[in-house]
Amino acid sequence: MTELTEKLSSCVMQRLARYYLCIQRLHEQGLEWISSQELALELDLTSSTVRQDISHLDFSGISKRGYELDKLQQTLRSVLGLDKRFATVIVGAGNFGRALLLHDDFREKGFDIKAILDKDPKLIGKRIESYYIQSVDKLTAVVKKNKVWIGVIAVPASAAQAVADQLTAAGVKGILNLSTANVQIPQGKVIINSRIILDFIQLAFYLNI
Amino acid sequence: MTELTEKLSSCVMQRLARYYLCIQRLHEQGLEWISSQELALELDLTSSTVRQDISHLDFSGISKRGYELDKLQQTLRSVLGLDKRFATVIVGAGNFGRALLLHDDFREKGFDIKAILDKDPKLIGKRIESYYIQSVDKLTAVVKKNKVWIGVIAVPASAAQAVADQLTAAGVKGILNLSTANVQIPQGKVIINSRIILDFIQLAFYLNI
DNA sequence: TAGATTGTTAATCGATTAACAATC
DNA sequence: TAGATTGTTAATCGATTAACAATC
Repeated sequence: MTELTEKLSSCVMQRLARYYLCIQRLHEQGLEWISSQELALELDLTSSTVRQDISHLDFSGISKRGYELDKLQQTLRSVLGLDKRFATVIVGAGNFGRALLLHDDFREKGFDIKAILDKDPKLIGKRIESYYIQSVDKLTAVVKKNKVWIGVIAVPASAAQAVADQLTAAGVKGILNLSTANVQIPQGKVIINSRIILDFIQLAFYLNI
Repeated sequence: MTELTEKLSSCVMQRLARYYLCIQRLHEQGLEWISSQELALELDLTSSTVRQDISHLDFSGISKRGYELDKLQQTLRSVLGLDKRFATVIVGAGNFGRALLLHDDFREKGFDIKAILDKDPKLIGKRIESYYIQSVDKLTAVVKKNKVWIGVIAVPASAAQAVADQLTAAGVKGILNLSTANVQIPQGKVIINSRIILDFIQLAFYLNI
C-alpha cells in the first residue's frame, strides 16, 4: 500500500474517498455494477476522470459492464486504510468536540474515540454518554495507554499549537485540526485541516453580489 | 465585486479565505504589516503564490514593507462577502446541527442563524439556548419570513436531497451540505459540500502503512 | 544609495479531458 | 457480430513557481 500512498496525488485520493462513500451508499441500495459515466454523474465529474482515478488502483472494470461495486468498495476500503481501526482522542469538549464524540459515523468508519479531554475544570468529570471528560493534563497518559494514533484538535485557535505539540510529543501519528489556527507539526507526522468556517466563507463569496 | 467572482478561481478564493483568517488573528495580536514571505510561511505556501493571489485584489502592497494588515483585511472582508450578513437556517437538530447553532464564530462572521428545524416529533419544541427546535414542515415559512439566504443540511445522507429540494424551492440562494450525500441543486444556486468524514478518511489514508 | 520586496511575465509543473484502440 | 465501455496515451488546460524589472 505504501507505493500507492506515494503515487496517488492528494486530488486523486480525495476523489477516491468520495467514490467510496458514494459506492457504499449505492451498494447498500442494492446496486451491483456501475459505469464510469454513472459514477461521474453521481459526483459531478467526467467519466474520463473516474477511469483515470480507478486505473491507479489494483482493480479492473469490465468492458460493457463497468465496475463491480462490491469489489471496488473493498479495494477502496483497503487503499484508504478504512479496514484498519484508529484509536482517536478528542481534545476540547466544546460543541464540536462533543458532536464528534456523539456521531456514530466516525466509529463505523474505524475511528475509535478513546477519550475526550478539556482544560476547563468545570467540564472535567462531566459525563457525555459513556465518556467522562478528562483533564487535558492526562493527555500524554491517555495517548500512551490507548496507543492513540489520531488526535483531534477541537479547541480555540489560540490553544491549538500547544495542543498539537502535546499530541505529537505524546506520540500520535496524525492530527485533525478543527481550529482556524495553522498548526506546525514535526516532520513525519500528518496533519489535516478541517474548518467548516472556510466552507461558510466560500458560500459567502459565491453569494456576494 | 461580480467581476471578481468570475475571475477568481476556486483555488485562489479558498486561499484568500485562509489569508483572511490568518490576517485577522495576526492583526488582533497587534501586527501591522506583513510581507508575502511571512504570510507564506504562516500558511505553508510560497511567497510567489501569495503575491500572485493578492495581485487579483484591488489592493497594493508597498515595496520593502509588505502589506498593511488593516487594509488587506478590509479588502478581503469585502471581496469574500463577509461585510454582509446572511440569514441562515439549520435543518437537522442532531449533534452537528446543534454544534453549529451554539458556535459563536459563525454569527461573528456574518451568518445569522434564524432557526433550527427537525422532523423528529420528540425534538420539536425542545429548547437550545434561545432557540426552539421547529418542525421541518415550517421550513418554507421560516425561509420566507426571515429572508433566509443559506440553508445548512445537517440531516442524514438519505434525507439530504429532499431537504435540498425544499430549501431551494423555498428560495434559499445557497446550501452548505454537511451530509455525505451528493446533492443536486438547480442552476443558479450555490452548494458547498463540507464533510468532516472525508477529512478523517484522508487522515486514515496517510496513516495507512 | 543599497537592499529588500512588490507586481508581473514567462516557464514549469500537474491535473483534467479527449480520443481511441482493446475488450467484452 | 455490433455496440458499449474500459484502460491508456496524448493534448489541453489551469495552477504554481521562478525570475526579474520596478519601486520604495
